[in-house]
Amino acid sequence: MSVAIENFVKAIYKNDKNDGKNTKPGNIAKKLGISNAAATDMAKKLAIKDLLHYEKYQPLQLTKKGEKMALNVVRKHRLWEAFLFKTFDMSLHDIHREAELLEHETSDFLANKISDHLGNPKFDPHGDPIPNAEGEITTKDHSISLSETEEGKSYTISRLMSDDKEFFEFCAQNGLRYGNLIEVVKQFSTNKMTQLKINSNTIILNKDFTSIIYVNEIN
Amino acid sequence: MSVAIENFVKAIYKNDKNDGKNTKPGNIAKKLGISNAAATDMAKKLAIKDLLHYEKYQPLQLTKKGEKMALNVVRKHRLWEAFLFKTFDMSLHDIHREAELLEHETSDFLANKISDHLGNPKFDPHGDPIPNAEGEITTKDHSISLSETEEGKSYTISRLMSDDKEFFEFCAQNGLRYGNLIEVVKQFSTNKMTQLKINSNTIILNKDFTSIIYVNEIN
DNA sequence: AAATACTTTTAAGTAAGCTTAAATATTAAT
DNA sequence: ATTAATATTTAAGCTTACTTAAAAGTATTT
Repeated sequence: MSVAIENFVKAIYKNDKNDGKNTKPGNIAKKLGISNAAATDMAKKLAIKDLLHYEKYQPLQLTKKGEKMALNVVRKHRLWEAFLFKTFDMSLHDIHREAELLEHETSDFLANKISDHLGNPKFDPHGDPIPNAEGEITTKDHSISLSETEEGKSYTISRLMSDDKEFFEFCAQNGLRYGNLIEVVKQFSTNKMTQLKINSNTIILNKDFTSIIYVNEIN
Repeated sequence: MSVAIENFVKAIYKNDKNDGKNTKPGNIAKKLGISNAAATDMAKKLAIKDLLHYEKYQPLQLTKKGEKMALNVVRKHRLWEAFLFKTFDMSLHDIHREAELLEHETSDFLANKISDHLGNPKFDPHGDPIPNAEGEITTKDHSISLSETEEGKSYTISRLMSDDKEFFEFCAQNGLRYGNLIEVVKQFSTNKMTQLKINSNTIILNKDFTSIIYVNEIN
């Protein structure tokens, strides 16, 4: 299957995990940087290949086969991220950019080699789960966004949900890294801001950031 | 530039290093598995992009720009081979197959990271020289083929010039590996065969193999 | 040197993956 | 419930990278 097709099913898969039933051609088109017409066109073609269900004006839905393909691409993406992060100490933004290209040219054989070499990790450096070779995500995520945390409690960072370079740079500079410990000092309910302590430094984040940083409470 | 273009200039570059002036469209077409017509077509297009000189019925010749592109792709290919060989202990055949895909989706940034990580090696596991970041090959190769070696002398293996899986499997099984030591016992002039000793084992190779295995004499 | 074989080139056509513009349907707003 | 705004679809067209078939040129053989 082509790069265009892999990216298309991947975009649908990712959209489904977030916006739920808003998976219409226009949405996917925007994410892929193509025209709405091109997305509709592609959707029809992929329906013929049994990768998704297509009905005029209805949300796009991946078939089992389509979801499997998406998960296979996601697996390769996240394995590359984990590998590049560990091996070359590259930034979160850089690993994403490189993985975006490499994911389409990686055989299952090589993907398994990478996974083995890393000890079959369950999460990538963003905290995103890595599907196994069968295209399954077996880990359960109970993490909550920073905006939902409670004052006085401590958490570990479990996920940095973004593609944005500036966000990643900010995270790197402030110790906001997968696995790191933080303490929530104060929730500013009117301004939707969160004050937290990390490595004895205090930072205040607004909703833009607290809604894409996920954490697990420490018991 | 597209994968098709990168492979085209790479094929010309490689052909020039071997068959000299036999770099006609038909030749390149055969190596790439496309029709002669497609190769002629592509040659014309690449001439417009100043990647090669094209004159009807004449051999194809890369421009400086075209050669630079070819060397950049070759660099990435050989860096990947060296990296995969070392990191995952993959076979010579496997690393070639994977590198063939990855070479086109590797940024200069990542290529440099890989090179640094390996200590900027000058040769890949086949013994092929790795161009530097500027697209230059500074190493000089004085090696000779096994068929040209002399009885009683010892050599180290410097190059395994092939893309063939079975050849590589044979090499792996018999210790014919880049850098390894061998002793030439006898040259069978009528049968064009070579008898050699490696790790105290004796093997006899015919011309098919001795002409693609290159060695350096030990002084 | 002519005839034959082989290559290269031209021409016409195809599939993938896009584009823009217009038509049609859906959704949101009054 | 209309109207207005927005999204989707259709239609026509483009580029890239191929294909096959025929025409034109080059190389080889006798």
